[in-house]
Amino acid sequence: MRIGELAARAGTTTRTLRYYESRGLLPARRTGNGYRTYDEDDVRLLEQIRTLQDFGFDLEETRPFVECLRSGHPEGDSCPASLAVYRRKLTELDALISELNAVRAQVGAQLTRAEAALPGGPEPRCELTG
Amino acid sequence: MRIGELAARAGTTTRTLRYYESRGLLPARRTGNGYRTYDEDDVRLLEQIRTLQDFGFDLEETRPFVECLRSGHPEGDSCPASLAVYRRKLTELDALISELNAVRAQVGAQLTRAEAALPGGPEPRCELTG
DNA sequence: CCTGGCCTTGACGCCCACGTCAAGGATTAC
DNA sequence: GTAATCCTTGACGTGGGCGTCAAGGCCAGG
Repeated sequence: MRIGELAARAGTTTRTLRYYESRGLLPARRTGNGYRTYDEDDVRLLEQIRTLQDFGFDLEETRPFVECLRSGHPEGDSCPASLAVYRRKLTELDALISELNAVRAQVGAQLTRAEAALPGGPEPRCELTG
Repeated sequence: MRIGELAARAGTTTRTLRYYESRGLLPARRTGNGYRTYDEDDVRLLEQIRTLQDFGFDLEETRPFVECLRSGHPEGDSCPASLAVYRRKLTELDALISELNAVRAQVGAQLTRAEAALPGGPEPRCELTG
């Protein structure tokens, strides 16, 4: 299939596929007239990349998965290098999540404090007025 | 004080202060020779901006806080517009955090599944081998 | 033959909060 | 006088993953 069809099947754009190719992630064969040609394996590679991208992985982080698939493994994460990326990502996610939770707590506390100091007077959140 | 001293006191750079000025957030008076001049009020404005930036607020989102301070309020969040930003931010944070938690769960599940399928054989996480 | 729809490469734009460099003016210390 | 250290404006660079032209080639239908 050609680039437009692959893009449509993956729900992305031709620009994205050319970008992946420029990064060496998704090289394409060429027909006589210079058009890019892809097969079903490429669909799987692209799906793998897109899935990880949706998870927030950097493009570079998808490379081990792609190479794993290309080397014949049934799944992109059937290789140690892919698992290493998973683990690193989990660590990053945990750090980010806890940081965001801390920020959330701070902002929430600030809001509560500021609301209590408003000219409209503190508005009680529950019925502890008695 | 001049721009270098203010930057140092806020733990930031002169470039940052000029950037804030270009955005209309932190305008500066000028001395005869064209140097920017700041006072203690500007220190407070800058601290407010920096605090919110550290929380991950966009520069534009700090504007209500700055204007609140500049209009004479003791705190940047003593104004309704600031509270609205707080609330919006909390909503954003909650959405982001829950999204990240979902991703974390997915990645964790993928890791567990992939580990169990490795050629090295599934490595039990706890002692349920008996 | 012509139109329309696919494809090609190349290159600039975007976002955001600055970093960094360049060329030069002002002030202070010695 | 001159060196060091501040300051000024202007303008380009950064990162990531593309979007969006622009100019043109290839091919099918009518």
